[in-house]
Formats: sequence, structure tokens, C-alpha cells
Amino acid sequence: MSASPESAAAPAKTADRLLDVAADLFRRKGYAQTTTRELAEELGIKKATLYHHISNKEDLLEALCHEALRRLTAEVESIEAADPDRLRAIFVRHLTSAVRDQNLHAATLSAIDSLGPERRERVATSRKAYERMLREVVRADQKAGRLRGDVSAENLTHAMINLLNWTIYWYRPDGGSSAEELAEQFADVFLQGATPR
Amino acid sequence: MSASPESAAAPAKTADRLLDVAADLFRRKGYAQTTTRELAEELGIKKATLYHHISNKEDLLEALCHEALRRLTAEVESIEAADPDRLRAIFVRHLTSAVRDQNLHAATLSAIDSLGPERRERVATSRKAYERMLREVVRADQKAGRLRGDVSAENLTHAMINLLNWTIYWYRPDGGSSAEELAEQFADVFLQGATPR
DNA sequence: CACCCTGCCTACCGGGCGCTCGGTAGGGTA
DNA sequence: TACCCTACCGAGCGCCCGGTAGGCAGGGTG
Repeated sequence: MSASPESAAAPAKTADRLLDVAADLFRRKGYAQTTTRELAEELGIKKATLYHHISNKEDLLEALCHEALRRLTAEVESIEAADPDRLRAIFVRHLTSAVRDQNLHAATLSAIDSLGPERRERVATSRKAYERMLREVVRADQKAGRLRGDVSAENLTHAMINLLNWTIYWYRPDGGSSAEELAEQFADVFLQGATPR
Repeated sequence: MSASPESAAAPAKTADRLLDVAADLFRRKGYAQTTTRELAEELGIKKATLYHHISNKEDLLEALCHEALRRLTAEVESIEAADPDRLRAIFVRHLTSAVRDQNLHAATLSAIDSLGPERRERVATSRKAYERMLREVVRADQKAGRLRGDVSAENLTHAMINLLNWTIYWYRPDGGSSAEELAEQFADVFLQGATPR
């Protein structure tokens, strides 16, 4: 979804633009409201050709979902495990990544229910793994006395997930704050609020 | 969407069940994935009869959206304006109401993009009015020195909205916390985090 | 040269969708 | 009796959807 490593401002191959264009369309119109005809047209190809690149529409959506989670996971896993300010780093990494790929995340988060049972299950499993990762960090900080213990790790983590997930539905880059500023402020509020009194 | 005031456990009129059943279906399957045939079947009537009660599918969705916001607004407006703990009360009222009408809120929040431009605009206007109400409370508490001033009222309010809105996507009544407990804990964390240092 | 692969095309299909038409049964009213 | 209104139904229409069949041009490889 970013520029290819070699070419400068080349016309960009169809296959490379596919996920980007799909995320953009799904975000703007919703998955169900986006037709394969529109998707093909936006790519500058015919509908039958689209099926040369994807196996079917639902497959494309599932791929998008996994890609979204893969990127978040990669961001968070690259944080030093021993970092005492790990939670703050997670806020910043997650939010800047989510805002950078805003179309992708907004599209997949709201289209998950359009997947069939097996696909939805697979994506849900990935999401749960990501959330477990966050919860373990929260739990560790609670054990270390850095976070209050009178709220369960589950609820504390869910508060954090709320702050992270809903943001992409209203955030506009041309608004008041950059993603970094916003992430720092949310981390400020959350960490101060979750500190033992 | 609740029991009628007079009848006890009567069979309940079709018209009275309509919004409830629609919210339930839209929540479980998504708006686009729910067909008018299913909706009629769930109501125990034929599809043609459904159109005796509604003018069209999109109209029904818009009605649901306005109803959701109407309920939230009524809850929050009934809070004493002079209450110094008004923000905490908002957390509790909003979350308990949202959890009580979980189908309604989850369905409408994720189906807004399925509305046509004019309808979406109308719903968005209502949402903005609700959020403006919250922001004014936040701003007042900032002026009174009860909330930190180094984070803008907009960002503070958005943090609050994140905490309130995303909850209905994961909350399960049979989980660890009741809506009241959860609301109190979220209010604890948010208010402690938003207090001036 | 013959071969196959990739990327693209035109043309089409079956099916499910939202919605409508033209009615019927039954209670209320004058 | 004559009328109207509410709630319901069977049948079906036209549209547009996701997906497919089959073919063509061009470049690489033996």
C-alpha cells in the first residue's frame, strides 16, 4: 500500500494498487455497497480481469483484514520488551499506524460482519491474539505496581482498545492534532488515569 | 422497544415489535445482509405486509438511527446541570443506556454508511449535536479547573467518545462486569487521567 | 519455430434483491 | 346496508449483483 521500493512515480501495477484501492472504496462506500464493477473501474480494468487477480470478493476482504492486523502487530512487536514506557509506545505506534492506514482499518473494522463464519472466525482469532498481547503488557505493569490494581486487566485493556479503535472513525489529518500529538495526549490521559492513586 | 404499558405478556403487535426486531437483525447480520424477506419472516408476516408498516428499508434504518440518539440524548439531558460530578453521571447514563439498547446502537453505528447522502447528513447532524453537548460539559469543567487544560476540549471529548462508543462492540452482559461497574471504572480512569496534575 | 504464461478483454448467466400490484378479511361508524 | 380503514397476502417484475466462459496479444524460454 506504499510506493514500490524501486520505481519512482511509475504508473504502478494493477496488482500493487489492488489492496489500496479496495480499502479506499470499502471505506468510502462500505463493503456491501461496493461492487466488483466499481472496483475494476477504479483500477482501470474490466470486471472479468479483476477476477484474474482475486479469487472472489470475500477473499479480498479477508486478505484486507489480515493485512490490517499484520501491520499493527508488526508495529507493536518491534517495541523493546523491556521498555518501562511500553504502553505509551503502544499508543503512539498503534495510532500513527492506524491513521496512516486509516482506510484499511476503518474498512476492515466495519466490514468484519460481512465475512462468512469461517473467515470471520480466522480474523477474530488474529484480533484476539493482538488484544491478548496488549493485555499481557497491562498485566505486567499492574504486577510491577505501575498500573492500578483496582480495575481488572481486562477492563483496563478494553478502555485502551476503545481509545485506539474508535479514533479512526472520526480522525481527520487536517484537524487539530497530528497522530503523534493525539497519541501522546491519549497516552497521557490513560496512563495518569490508570496510575495507582 | 420495551413492553407496552398496559398489556402484560400479550402477543405484542407487529408495529411495536418492528424496531426491536429490525435492530436485532441488523445487529446480527448487518444492514445490507438483512433482507426484507428475513425481517418479515422474523415478524411473522409476509414481505408485502412489511411495506404496509414501513415505506422502505432505508427509511427504517434512518428511523433506528434517530431513535438511538434520541434515547441517549434523553438520558444525558435528564442529568442535573449543576451536578459537579456531571461527567461521571454521563458515563453511567450513556453506558447503561447503550448496553440496554445494545442491538440498536451497534446496528446503527455500523450501518450509518449505508444511508444515502441526505439521510446520512441528517443523522450526522444529530450525532454532532450530542457530541457538542458532551464537549460543552468538558469545556465547563476545564474552565472550573476540574479538568486539565493542557489537552484541548476537543481531544478530551473525543477520548470520552471513544470510551463510550466502542464498548458496545465487545461488551457481553454475561462477562466480568455489569454496565454500571464498567461505567464507574471507565469514569474513574478517565476523570483521574483528565484531572490537572 | 512452438509452447505457455500473464494480463487483459467481450459477452453472458443465474439468482436474489427491494419493491409493487391487486386483492381479501374483518372491525368501526353512520 | 353501505362505506372505509387497517392489517394482511400471493404473485411477480425489473434490476443489478458476483462470478464465469472463452478468447486474444505479447513476452519469455526450450
